[in-house]
Amino acid sequence: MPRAATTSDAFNAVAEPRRRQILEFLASQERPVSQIVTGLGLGQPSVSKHLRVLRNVGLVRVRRFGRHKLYHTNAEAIRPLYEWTRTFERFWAHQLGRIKERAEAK
Amino acid sequence: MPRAATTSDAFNAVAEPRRRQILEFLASQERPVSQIVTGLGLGQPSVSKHLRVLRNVGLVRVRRFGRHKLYHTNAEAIRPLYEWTRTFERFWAHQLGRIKERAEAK
DNA sequence: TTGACATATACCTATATGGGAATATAAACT
DNA sequence: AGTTTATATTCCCATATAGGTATATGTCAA
Repeated sequence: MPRAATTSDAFNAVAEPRRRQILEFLASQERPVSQIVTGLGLGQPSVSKHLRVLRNVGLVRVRRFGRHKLYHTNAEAIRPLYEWTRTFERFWAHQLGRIKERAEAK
Repeated sequence: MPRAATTSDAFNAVAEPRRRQILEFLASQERPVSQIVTGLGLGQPSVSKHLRVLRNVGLVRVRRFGRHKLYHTNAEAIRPLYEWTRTFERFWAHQLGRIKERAEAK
């Protein structure tokens, strides 16, 4: 069995560093593809393909604007990842506690 | 160019659902491999391989205990993912705000 | 040493990937 | 209609997967 598709969920989509960059770039503002290309220094087809993956899992939204397509990050779709990582918060808090204890014991 | 290795970073390692399950399972307690196998209903070699990936990116720690090896989640290694997702918090907060506004406008 | 138990590795296969070049679609302008 | 601009898709390829079966390594016990 091969790896799950990048489009299978947000976790897989976000594993690719360029896609994370794109999400960051599109978080505060909607932007046309060309601006992503020049802004991040990637190839245009490459960007289009990444956007397709991100669209498939709902991480970005698009709307037409003249001949441009304006993409922007749908932050809501990142939330499940946040919630999942957050369930471990109390554990790293405990670990910090233990580190503290050890430091103080010396 | 193929996809980045699962061992290239925590983002890639965590993309696999079984590995997330394992991390959850090992968060509160260290456990031997056999307990992961029976607890999650996976094949033993499969579990060993997943653990190898997780070990490679520092998401789990191991220690010998007799003939067993006790694995446990290293929550600290999940923290970068948390921090990354958290940078989008203010955006989904805004989106919720907009939804509220629309609802109130009706 | 031999045997039982616990974990790791090797071997197999189908499949999805990311990037680049070339091309296709689509819209706007004249 | 034809041309320019913006984005999407196709075609190419090398490569790393996940799972299963079989086997290897490692550790304790008698």
